[in-house]
Amino acid sequence: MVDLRAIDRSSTTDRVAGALREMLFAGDLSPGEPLREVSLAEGFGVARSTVREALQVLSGEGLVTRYPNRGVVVTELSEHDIGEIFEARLVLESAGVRAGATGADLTPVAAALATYAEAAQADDQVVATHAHLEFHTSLVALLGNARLVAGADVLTADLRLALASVERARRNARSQVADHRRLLTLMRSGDPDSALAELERHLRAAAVSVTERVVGA
Amino acid sequence: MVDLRAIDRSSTTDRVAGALREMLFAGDLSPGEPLREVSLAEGFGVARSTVREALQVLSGEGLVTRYPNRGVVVTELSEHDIGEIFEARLVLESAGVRAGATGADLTPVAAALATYAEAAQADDQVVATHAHLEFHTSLVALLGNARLVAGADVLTADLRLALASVERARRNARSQVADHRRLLTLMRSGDPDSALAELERHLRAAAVSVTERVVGA
DNA sequence: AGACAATTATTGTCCGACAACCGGAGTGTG
DNA sequence: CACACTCCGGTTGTCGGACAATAATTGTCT
Repeated sequence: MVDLRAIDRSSTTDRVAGALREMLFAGDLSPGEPLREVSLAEGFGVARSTVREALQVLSGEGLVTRYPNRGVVVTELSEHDIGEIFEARLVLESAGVRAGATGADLTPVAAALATYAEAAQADDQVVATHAHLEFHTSLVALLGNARLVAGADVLTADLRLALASVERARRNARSQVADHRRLLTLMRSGDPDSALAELERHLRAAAVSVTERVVGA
Repeated sequence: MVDLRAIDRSSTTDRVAGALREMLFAGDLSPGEPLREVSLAEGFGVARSTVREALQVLSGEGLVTRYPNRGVVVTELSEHDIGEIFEARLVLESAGVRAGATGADLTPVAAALATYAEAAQADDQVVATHAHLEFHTSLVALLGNARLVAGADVLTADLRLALASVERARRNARSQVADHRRLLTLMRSGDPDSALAELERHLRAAAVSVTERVVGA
């Protein structure tokens, strides 16, 4: 018996948006690069209107920016933007950590960390990056609020966009994992203030690290 | 000299989306009501593709929900959704209040409150509601983070949607204003914990009030 | 009544068209 | 040479129409 849910029920627009999203995350398209409707339509073999709809959803996600009458370009993030993203993440994740340090079930966080550690050990960059982001998202998820998680996902996506344009390898994956493990331990020990301080320290360090790499690119 | 920025540079799509948004906030369209592309196109005198684009932006804002192959309906908020919205606002506004109680410039907050009080005194519901929402947004704005403000705006819009379907009049506008004034005073006094407690109390009360009215509608 | 077929309404996607608009290349003028 | 103006090609914004795919509804048969 075939799993009927497995058949592709997505719309063409969704698939085009998905393909573009992958290209953006993979760094195939550099920030500032214009996305021409006709060439994309020809490239994907779809109608221009379909491409327009796909671009609209991506612009809703902030991955591309629409300039009226001039088209759509891959969103360029300034140093200021990156600072904002990390500050916003700090707000959301702090709330999550507070929940985590005061009773919420930490299983998903631990699971993400385990995957992260494993991938870092095996030097699998793709999986490691994914698990790393998943770890942070799972912090927000501790609040059990789908809207906040959605907001965090948008921030994460924007960040991935910035990272895609620079070198991806993290030299210090080990120490990174240790950082996250420390945070989880503090949450488990039920010490909110220490856990929050650790989160803030970690995010600030990450912010400067990302900023350096972006401006240096 | 004419203000050149005053000339209308908006696209047809923007205007259609704006018109629909107004209708949604005004309660002209009830939650669950389907929005047919052809009738809207005829009604506005625009092409169907233009209506589709407008609906896409609204669905990005969460005001309408798209069901594949079945169209778009005005988003219906469950009791659970309303709880989530208020919880999410609590997270964002708490961060703002914390900033406000520790140094940020409270002028915009005070300005919104003044407008609110004035409108409540004059029994101007429309202005009062707007100023009230502005007050809460200005709390988030204390963080100086455009992304968080944008997130708060989306939450506010969703809430307006829920409120549009029920009676809008607030019988106790005076005590509402007093509530907000108290919060501002606490922030000014530089007492974060008390201010945060007051915010939480206020939002929780508002949540049950809104929930009651929505489920009772 | 319930399973099944036929009908209809609506969306999803495509195509082609054209005006409006933008940026740049060329042109003229002081 | 600097500046303003005009023209032009490429692109977007919007339109109208078309048709297949899908879902909802109605009608039919057992």
